[in-house]
Amino acid sequence: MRRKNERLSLDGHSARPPAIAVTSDRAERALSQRGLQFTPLRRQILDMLIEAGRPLGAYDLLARQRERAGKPFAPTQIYRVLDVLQAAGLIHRLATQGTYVVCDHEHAAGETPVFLVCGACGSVAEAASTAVEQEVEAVAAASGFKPIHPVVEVEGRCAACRAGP
Amino acid sequence: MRRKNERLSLDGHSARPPAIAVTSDRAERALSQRGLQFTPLRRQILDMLIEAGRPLGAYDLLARQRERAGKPFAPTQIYRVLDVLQAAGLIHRLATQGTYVVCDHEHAAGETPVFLVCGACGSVAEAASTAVEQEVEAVAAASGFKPIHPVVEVEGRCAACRAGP
DNA sequence: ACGACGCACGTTATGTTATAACGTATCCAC
DNA sequence: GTGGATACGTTATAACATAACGTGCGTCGT
Repeated sequence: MRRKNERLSLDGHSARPPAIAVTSDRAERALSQRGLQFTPLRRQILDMLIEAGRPLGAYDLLARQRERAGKPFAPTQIYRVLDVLQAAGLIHRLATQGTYVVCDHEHAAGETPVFLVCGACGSVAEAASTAVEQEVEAVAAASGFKPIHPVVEVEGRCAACRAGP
Repeated sequence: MRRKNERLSLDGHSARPPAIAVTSDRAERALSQRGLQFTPLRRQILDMLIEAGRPLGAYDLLARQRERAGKPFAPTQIYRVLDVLQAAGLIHRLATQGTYVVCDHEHAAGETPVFLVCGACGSVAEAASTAVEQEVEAVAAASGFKPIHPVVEVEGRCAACRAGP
């Protein structure tokens, strides 16, 4: 069990300009590959997450969508969209926070997403690591467990918050 | 960044006999070290988690405690106890499920707990890995992030569920 | 003695996150 | 034209979590 390489692609989801790595094209492709459509509603929710540039809660999205559309929406509708986007690999759910964030990686197989959550400023950076994947696999193998969906979220302090108060 | 060793201690939290590695003594010590007490209520909640042998939700514990005591309890009370037990390292919260489970390890520093959650039967096994800790540290270091509390939870299939249907 | 403090617990109310269950419309294959 | 899959709408409820304030009790310093 040696690591072969270590790809680290970091992108902040802090107050920075929304680096829209999730393009409409990518979403379109990710969905149609599964026989699903990139409908207006799905586009709107995804856009909100992209524009926010940080994780949002389902009810936050719900409120924004209500404003935006000027008509009522039910939580169910939002959750359905989130489920679809997540299944298509376009967004991730942050389990420790109950929020959702765009995925700006094309995750290769064999890479586990690692979320670095700053407890001070709330920013979230996403990385992808083959080494973490491999070590988790090793731990699981030791008990005959087959990993399907690893979740790695790290609470801590981001570089910016460690520098200044 | 080489791994030094790999300690894997696995224990199932499935339907098996409750291997009570969290003794009253350990709880007593863990709490009094922090100037806290192992009160009857705290003992009862911890016992429930030990006896269950699997993760329970706060409201599940609440219902059990109401039955057990024959009097009303408020969610607040349960959450307070859970907070204390968690701070003392006696239980863990599973973020992906919103449940709580006894910790049967004495976690050494430098070890990250890894939870193996079977999506079929719901059992949860806990392991501790220095290698995972180190790789997470490496990923964080690459962006100047200081890890404080890593969360690693893996959804998958346990050995038993992979064998039989 | 007594006041200040910290811990533990009680109570009421509310906030937040998520799902169940059922109905309607559309498209497309057969 | 019926059956299946996808998408969306609606109502209701479940599950998880915290805020805010009050009570009792022991301990410590003066």
